[in-house]
Amino acid sequence: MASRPEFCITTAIPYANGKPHIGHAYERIATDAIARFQRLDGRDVFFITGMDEHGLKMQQTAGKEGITPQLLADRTAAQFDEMGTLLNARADHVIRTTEPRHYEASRAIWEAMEKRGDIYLAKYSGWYSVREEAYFDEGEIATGADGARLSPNGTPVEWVEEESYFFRLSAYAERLLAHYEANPQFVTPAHYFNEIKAFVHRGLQDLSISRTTFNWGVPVPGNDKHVMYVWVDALTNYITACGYPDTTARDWHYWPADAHVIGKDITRFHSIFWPAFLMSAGIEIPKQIVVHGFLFNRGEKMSKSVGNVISPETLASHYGVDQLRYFFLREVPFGHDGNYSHEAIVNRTNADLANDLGNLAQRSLSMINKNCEGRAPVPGDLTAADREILDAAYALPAKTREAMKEFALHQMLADIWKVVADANRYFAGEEPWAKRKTDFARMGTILWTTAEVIRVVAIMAQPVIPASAEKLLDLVGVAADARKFANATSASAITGGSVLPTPVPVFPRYVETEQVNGEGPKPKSA
RNA sequence: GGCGGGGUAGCUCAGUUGGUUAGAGCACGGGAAUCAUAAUCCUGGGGUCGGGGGUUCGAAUCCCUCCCCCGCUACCA
Repeated sequence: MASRPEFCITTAIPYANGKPHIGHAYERIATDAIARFQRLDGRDVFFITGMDEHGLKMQQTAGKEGITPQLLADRTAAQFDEMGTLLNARADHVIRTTEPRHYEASRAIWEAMEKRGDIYLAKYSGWYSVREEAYFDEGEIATGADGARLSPNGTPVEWVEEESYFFRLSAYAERLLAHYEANPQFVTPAHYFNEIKAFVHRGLQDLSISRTTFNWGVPVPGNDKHVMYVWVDALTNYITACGYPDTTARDWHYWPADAHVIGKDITRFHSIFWPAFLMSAGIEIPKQIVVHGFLFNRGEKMSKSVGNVISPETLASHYGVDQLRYFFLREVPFGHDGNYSHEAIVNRTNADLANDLGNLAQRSLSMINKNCEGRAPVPGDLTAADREILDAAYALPAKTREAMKEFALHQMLADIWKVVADANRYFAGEEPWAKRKTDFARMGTILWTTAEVIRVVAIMAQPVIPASAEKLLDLVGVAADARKFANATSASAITGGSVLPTPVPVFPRYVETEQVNGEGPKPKSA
């Protein structure tokens, strides 16, 4: 059915009880960049995101605001939708867990697990802290001075027994380990995979997968007193999006997903619970769990009490969408935690985008515009220097594919910008402005070579800075249908004599506005 | 406590079959050029490679020990 290789990628689905923050923006941008990369590389890409809208917290947050959980979910979903548009990172498909089709999918996977014999009804019991809304193990409980039982955080706990459905997770430890063994890249980076393996090696207990203390969730089939544990419901979104349980659905062929992009805090849910559920239900397991780190504001977690909360919209509007995308993906080694600050963003985007790439384009295209009647020069014989820089550019598709195998977006950008830096050295070394007077034809060859390098670089940079790359490609006269990675070769090179538009700067420099204390306007605390 | 990761230039980091004067980018100093978004190019300074001990002709790289930081150690998501 599919004529092209497929690539299905997802973000985690944000919990809908709060508006988007930097972490959500980062994950969406990174996933979008990967999706765009694969699409430009010729794959049939299905990019899924969604919203996790059930659970106690939703019910509580809505209650505090005096609205229904559904209304809260609708409001938050709209905010995330706007974020996707703003960041130029819209997904192909958005799945919300309150949709009827998702109820159907959740019931179906539950029934499949039940049919397998992996779900049973029992009592969940333990020491429960009402204040912390959490259970604690016997070993964690301390006895206070008055003999009262206390949680590790000092809050009173009481013995609670609750009827609950359990998933026979304990039966899956060995199958999971076998799967890890057979798929050494299942969780990446390896650091997180090791922790998961260690966790499973210690043995798995059965998992409580229903709740009776609230009702904002998917009812358990055949027992309305229970709603499904929010993770059963949430993880299932990925297959709902592909049409489950209808395996003849239009998009079912995209499953299993090639990559679930997630934050490091939810690695366990995606690497242990989710594969176990799928094994039980007889559904294929996603190929890779791709874990990213957290972003910190000057090393500190963003929080209201610290007063360093900044919205993605603020950053995007202040520095530019592509600038923000570039900064996040270039500055933070993917899979690691990272930091952002006003200085770091300005430094990075000015240096790489405005100075290196933007200025290279402007200086070369301006010369073409002024000296070649606005037409791409016809190159003469290429010198060794010309060939060297061109070959470096033409090597980028293969090189960046290697980086993308490891989801090393930062490495991909480093590879591309190495060519940009070399192109600046090439340009300065060849001095086309001097050749203009001594060897006009040679000047044309230098300018053509530089424009050709810019063409290839712009094609390769599209996943990260889509809007800006599009402008650059317009400036070097590339047709809309010639912007795939397959076009990043000499076969699609700029045709000498073709008309080019008047160049305009693509990346504005960020200039600090002078103030008494030397600090310009900037997003609060950035 | 257990398991794992890490401490290398002002900043972010690269650097393991041990080997010539320890590297990159950014930041900083000097110079060149003037096509260009005061952008670019060249060049320089700067590091007891966490502390100590050991193996070796030779260690950031191997061994021992000590100090410090971080992650995981299940049902809030």
